[in-house]
Amino acid sequence: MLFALADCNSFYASCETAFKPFLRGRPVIVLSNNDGCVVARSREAKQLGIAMGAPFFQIREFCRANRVAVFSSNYALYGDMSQRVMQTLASTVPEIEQYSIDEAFLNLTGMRNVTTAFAESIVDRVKLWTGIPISIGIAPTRTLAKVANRQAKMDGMKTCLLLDESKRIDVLKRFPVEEVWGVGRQLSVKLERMGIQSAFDLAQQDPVQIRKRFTVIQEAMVRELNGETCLGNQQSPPTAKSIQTSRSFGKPRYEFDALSSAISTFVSRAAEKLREQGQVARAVDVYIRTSPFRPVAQYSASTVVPLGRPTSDTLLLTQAALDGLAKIFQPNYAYQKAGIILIDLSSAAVNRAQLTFFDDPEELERRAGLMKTLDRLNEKFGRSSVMTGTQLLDDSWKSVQQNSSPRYTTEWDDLLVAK
DNA sequence: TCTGGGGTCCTAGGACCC
DNA sequence: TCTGGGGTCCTAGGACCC
Repeated sequence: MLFALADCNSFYASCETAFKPFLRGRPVIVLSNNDGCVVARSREAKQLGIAMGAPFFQIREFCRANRVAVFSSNYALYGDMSQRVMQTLASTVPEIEQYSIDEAFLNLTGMRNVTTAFAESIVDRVKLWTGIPISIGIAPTRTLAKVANRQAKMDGMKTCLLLDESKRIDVLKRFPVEEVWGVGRQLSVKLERMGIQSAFDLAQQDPVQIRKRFTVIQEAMVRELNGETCLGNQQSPPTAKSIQTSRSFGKPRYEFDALSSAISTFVSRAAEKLREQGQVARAVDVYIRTSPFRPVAQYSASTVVPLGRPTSDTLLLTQAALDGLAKIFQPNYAYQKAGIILIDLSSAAVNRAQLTFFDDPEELERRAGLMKTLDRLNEKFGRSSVMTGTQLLDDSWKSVQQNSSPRYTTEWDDLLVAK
């Protein structure tokens, strides 16, 4: 087997600079929702020492002093740019597996002439067609392709190929174990306690022993580092197993109405996605919590509300979620975040075919028609043109973004103007 | 007084990823 | 004043059954 991992460099920050050439060479960062913390940094911002996940309020002054360009996140732009990058990658090889918004594995198995020049030609094409810089790592397993990709970035190179044994060993010996795909904070502490410091140390372990001590995931990791393919296709499944919508609030909220409004809004959005996928949910998980960062009385709770029959009906899902909220809500807490997860998803078509004695087919048909109309109106006139009444109860939970860039590629009004 | 063994299913929580 | 959001997978442990 042979895989390439193509990974965009500082993706969100690169999307911003693609449309603002004057920012090239300057530090650029992108903030999370609510302008809460740093989620993307250009190379220059990393060199300044700005950490991933740093709370923005702690570095605001530092950014001003160092002329860091700061952006709120603009997912309409990033999602669209991602599609362009993926389409370009797909034009270079027969099979790609999109793994995340900014990464894809290219299956090179059986291809001849896999050389540095070939890899660089892909990097150059993506840069030319989309303006986004990427790096490519190539190796016999996906885990090693990840290593190669990271190595390319650390060396400041466009590409890194791990095709022969001596190169593999050489790179793994210099590669810190905590950088390996699948090794997080907890695991790296345990591994280091066992004297495992480099990726090479990990690769030297007996997979069976590793499985006993940890799990099958870590066993696969060891095998993959040795060139044995264990991980299957990493294509994000076309239909999700759960759909989640959650937000931190702009400011803490105490009122039941504000939480109701937030929960209703989240259900509406998630139900839209559910219908897009042609799925129905059998239950909805509702949760609320206070901020763990604040010195206030802490409370967090969640509950799973089963639906009578699986559905994608916004109104039924909203009612279920609000019932759940009523069950877990406690007064006098400073709630900071809420969310819902649609779970136990299955195909709507299959469910339609399985009516029970108590279902009224005409009523189900009528409600499905209502949802179709709702989706069409919102598509035509903009998201949330039509919404449920509870969404409007009290929208004081909504967050604020102060550094948004225009949606250059998805809104006519925001199109870039050349002079 | 003595109190098995094996299987399945479900859920909560942890860990990890980007 | 101010600390993101959306996923997946795995395990342990309890409930339940025979």
